[in-house]
Amino acid sequence: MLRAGHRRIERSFCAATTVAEPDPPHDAGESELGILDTLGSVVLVRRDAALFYEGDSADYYYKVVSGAVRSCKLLADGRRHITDFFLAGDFIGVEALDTHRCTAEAVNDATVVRYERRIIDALVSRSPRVGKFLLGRVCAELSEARTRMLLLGRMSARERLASFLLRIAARSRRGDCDTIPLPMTRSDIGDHLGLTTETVCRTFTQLKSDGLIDAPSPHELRLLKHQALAALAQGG
Amino acid sequence: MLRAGHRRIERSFCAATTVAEPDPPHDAGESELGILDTLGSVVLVRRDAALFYEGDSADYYYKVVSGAVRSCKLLADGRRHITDFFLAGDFIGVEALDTHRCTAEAVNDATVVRYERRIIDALVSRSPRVGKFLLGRVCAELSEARTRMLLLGRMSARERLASFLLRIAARSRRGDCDTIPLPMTRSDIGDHLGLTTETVCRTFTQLKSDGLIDAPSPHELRLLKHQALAALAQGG
DNA sequence: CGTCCAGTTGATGTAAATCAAACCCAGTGG
DNA sequence: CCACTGGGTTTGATTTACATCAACTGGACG
Repeated sequence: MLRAGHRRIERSFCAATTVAEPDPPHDAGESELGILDTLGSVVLVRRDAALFYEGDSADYYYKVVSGAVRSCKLLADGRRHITDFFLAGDFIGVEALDTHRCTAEAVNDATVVRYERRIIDALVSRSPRVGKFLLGRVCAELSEARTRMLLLGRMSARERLASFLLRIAARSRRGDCDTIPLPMTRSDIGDHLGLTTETVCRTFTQLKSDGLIDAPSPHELRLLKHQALAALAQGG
Repeated sequence: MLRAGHRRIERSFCAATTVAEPDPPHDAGESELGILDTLGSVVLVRRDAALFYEGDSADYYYKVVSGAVRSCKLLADGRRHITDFFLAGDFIGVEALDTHRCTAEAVNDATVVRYERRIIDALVSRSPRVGKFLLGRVCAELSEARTRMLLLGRMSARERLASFLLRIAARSRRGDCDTIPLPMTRSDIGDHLGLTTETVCRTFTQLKSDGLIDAPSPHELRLLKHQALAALAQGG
């Protein structure tokens, strides 16, 4: 058969996670829920190490502090789809019922805060505020997921990449600098957008030569024509 | 450009919905929440009429009683993606925040129960049970959505159709008969699976001639080799 | 009986996949 | 300090699954 992603991908050793100090930093104000910040423990995850695997019982929620995490699903023959990337500030695993339905791996060396699920769930039972917050997160993710389904089902490679780059840029607002870090590999991007590494590459160079973006290095991005990119991402 | 779904799709008249008796039938036991059954009003929706449009403020939740409903998103140039089909018993719009992010239309003449959102939301604030039920629904939908993202991003037409048919069959368990009704058109299926009408058609005949399914009419389906279909759907 | 529309089948075109080969670092070790 | 290595990236040639274009079928309906 002729189809994407026939690389074979195996479980890497899970041992690369190590628990550090139990008292996390307070990034007050940003989170709806100051309480949460007192409940987690900081975990370091090395590049390509897993936070959890598909099928694992969902005992923890996570929040990214630094670095990037990808959540992905695999087919038996090795085809992979990355459902989403998580950057600093993003929550992971909130949507889990009893078991995780995706594997979560670090894109690069990352630090995350880990929350015991039973504690959070207990909190939810008492505080409708926390419950609403979680529900809101999940609803937002579902909405994103549907937008991405439209993308995967109906958009061209150009449109997909434009959409992706805009989303990443919007989410990794460093504010100061307009050069955006792009921690994931071309193959990660491909597996996220339903394309091959090669097609992602070609589309990058195409967007570059059309003057829509600039990429000083493979992991740095600069958006030059925001308007044109947005039009592409809308399917224009 | 050469891409899918360049049919032009316009807003049909919304007027085809009519409110009927305010007292809905009790299908007791099936729902976690007997209370809900006393709160909705039954609405009849004609084929292709909309329950709501993308962008409408989300004032109601819905549950399908009979018939089928599709929820879809449109691109400016008419490309369409059907995010999901809803059959008898399914809830619609539970994931909405303030506005609906998809349009919901009847696939065929359908009856749905309509719940006032503010009433349900008030209920959620008081009863954690109801809240958990809603959260569970949304999480399950998100999980489904991700599975479908894998499908759209990485699977062949054969695999997509096999997966779709199995899912529909599992959900429309009439129990008695093994011929499953398929209310949607080939074009609906195409827009759901990221394929064209023609490809859906060809894939149907292909699965038929391979003896995996039988289709006495375009809107009736019989699964012959469940195993083989499941293998396909798993990407085997 | 014509019109219409969903479905089907065939011929042809093309975007993106596959196959293949450089290239470009960042490490590593002699 | 430089050769060697290996993973990610890039570019080119070729193939292919599916889209597009086009024509025909058959049932529903006035």
